[in-house]
This record gives sequence, structure tokens and C-alpha cells, in this order.
Amino acid sequence: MKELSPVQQKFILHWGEMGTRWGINRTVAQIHALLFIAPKPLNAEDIASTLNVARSNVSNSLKELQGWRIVKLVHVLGDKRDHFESMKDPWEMFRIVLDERKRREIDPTLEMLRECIAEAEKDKATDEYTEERLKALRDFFEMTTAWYTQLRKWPTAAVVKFVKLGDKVSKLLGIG
Amino acid sequence: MKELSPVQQKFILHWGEMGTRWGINRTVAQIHALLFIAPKPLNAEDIASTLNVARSNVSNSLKELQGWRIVKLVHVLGDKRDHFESMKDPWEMFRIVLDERKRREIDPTLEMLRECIAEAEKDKATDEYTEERLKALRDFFEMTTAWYTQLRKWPTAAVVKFVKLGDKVSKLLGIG
DNA sequence: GAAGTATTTCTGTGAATACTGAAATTGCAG
DNA sequence: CTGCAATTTCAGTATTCACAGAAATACTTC
Repeated sequence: MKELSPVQQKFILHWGEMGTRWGINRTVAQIHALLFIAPKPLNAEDIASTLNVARSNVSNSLKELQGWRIVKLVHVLGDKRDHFESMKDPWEMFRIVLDERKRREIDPTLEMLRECIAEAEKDKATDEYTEERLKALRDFFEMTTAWYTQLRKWPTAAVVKFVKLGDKVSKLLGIG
Repeated sequence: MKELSPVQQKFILHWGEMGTRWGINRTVAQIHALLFIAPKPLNAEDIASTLNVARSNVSNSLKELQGWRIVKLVHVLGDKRDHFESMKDPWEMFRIVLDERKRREIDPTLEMLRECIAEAEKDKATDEYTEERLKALRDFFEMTTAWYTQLRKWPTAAVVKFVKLGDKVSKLLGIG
């Protein structure tokens, strides 16, 4: 994995670009892409030279990716350097990312909404309409997160089965 | 809506912050938050003075929000200035945003993956493992987007019903 | 515990992004 | 048309973010 093939370059560049669209640092996303298609764990030096970024940048980015829990530090026999590998199963991987985003962003948002609603109730006069809208938002987040929490418990295979049902779900449940 | 109450400020600031986490400009997200809790359509001048940002900044941000199709230009009787209002139903609103993100980001990513896979197949030697991983990603995106496309057709009420079923879904479908 | 290697932290620089205020344009009303 | 108000565009500025390279720290191995 010293030199990237055109295909690999294309994928890594695109993934980096997508990262920025979703609030992920470009280099962080590129490193993730590289590790994702790497057949074996890579060390930081390999990553730095392959992507042409500074060693320190790689170090910080790897920390970030480990924080997202989709990249893990592993050791390779006969090599004392740290190596890193990405999760390989997209289903698992996105599940982890969703968990993490829920924890970091959705949960605090729900918390904020509840606080705002509580405060708005004390001052009905000025915040009546605000309160109504915030309640709608809160209900939305509560319902979707509760649903996700359930979905989260299903094994990957069940999720795949479920998704494969597609349109049939609404008919089977009689809610379409 | 000249002066914001503490509750409104709190909400708007938080929403702006969340925006940045998801790749949305902070001011854009704040304007959206303001419009979301505004009982009536606001004109650009109102928005600028309420949020203390430049008039031109508001103009551009509103364009952006209209691009996301969650803010619409409306006219108020007896006022020739443009006014703007946000979608109010969170379910609708997030559906629109998801549509838009699918169109802008997921669809092009799928396209890229298919191209990469096609190219990788020509050069099995160097890209064998890459090809395998990209296929796994492609399958993931294909399946989830196909599912979303189905879900997309359900009326909001059906989605709410579905989400309310929660854990029962897996039992009813016999896939848990 | 010393030497050498790997890793992280830190600080300054550069690039990208966001923002402002002025200028230009558009759209109406008289 | 003409003049005024609203809106957009543009160019310069500021702020934020990303990054490199040096310095410091932590690990290994002997």
C-alpha cells in the first residue's frame, strides 16, 4: 500500500470530500478511507507517506478516528510500531457512527430542548409559540431516538432482512 | 420578534452549533432556527437585526436555506419586502433535508462507488481487496437508499405510526 | 538506565471560510 | 421615466480551521 492505484485515489478523495460535507475533517476522512480499503493494518508512517500529510497530522487524525470508534489500534507481530485498522463491515460501521452522533449531538439537543421548554413554560407570555415549536421538535427527536434505540438492538442480519423487506413493511404492518 | 427571549437565544445558539457539526454554516442554521420559532414570516432586515449579522449575509444564507427547500419566500399583504418562513413540521422538515442530502451526497457517492468497482474489475491484480470493500459499501448504500425511497413514499402519519411501534416491528415481521 | 525509535504535543503559518460594507442591480410607484 | 426601497453582488477583511515541523515525551531494547 505504498502507491495508490487510480481507483483507490478516487475513492479516498471522494470519501474525504464527503467527510467535509458531514462535518468531518477531510484528512480524517481520507485516512479512514485508506484504512477501510487496506487489507492489513497500517502504521502512521505508511499513512503519512501514502497520503502526503505530516506525521503529526496523522497522529491527531487517528486519535479522532479512534474517538469515533471506527478505527482501532492493533499490533503486528514483529513490529513495535502501532498499527491501525478500520472496521470493515459497513453496517456495523455506520451503526457505530450513528451511536456516536446520537451521543454527541442528538442527546444534548434533546436535553437543550427539554430545558428550553421548561423555561418557556414559566414565561408563557413571550414564548408561547416558541414553546409549541420546541415541543414539536422534542417529540420528533424523542420518537426517532427511541426508535433508533430499538433498532440498535437488532443484530445486523435482522436489520439487513428488515431493509430488504422494503415496501412490504408498511403492508405487513398495515400502516401504509 | 425584535428582541429574543433567553429561551429563544438558547435554542438559536444551540441550533447554530449543531449546524456546524453537520456541515451547515452556523449563521445559516441560526437563521433557520429563528424562522422555525417565528410565528410569522420575517423579512431579511428583521433577521439581520435580530441576529446581529450583516444584511448581505442574511441574503446569502436565505438563498442557502431555500436551496435546502426548508425555507420559503412568501409575501405579506401590504408589505412589498420579501418575507421568509420555515417549514414547521419536524417530520416533513427532516424528510426534505434527508432527500436533499441523499441527492447531493449519497447518490453521487453511489455513482462513484460503481465507477470505482467497474475500474477495479479491469485491474484485479492491484485492486482486488479494494474492490471487495467497495462492493460492500455499495451494497450498503444501495440497500439503505432503496429502503429510504420506500419509506419516503409513506405519509407522515404512517411514519409516525411505524416509529411508535418501536420494538414491536421486529416481532411483527418475525426478524428480530 | 541509556540509546534509539516511535509517538504526541505545541506553536506558528497558511488556507479556507465566513462575514461585512459598499456598490451595483432590480423592482416598484408615482 | 425618475426616484426610492429592497435585494444582490462583489471585494476586501477577519476569523476559524487545518496543517507542518520542531520540540518534548514515551517506549523498547539491550
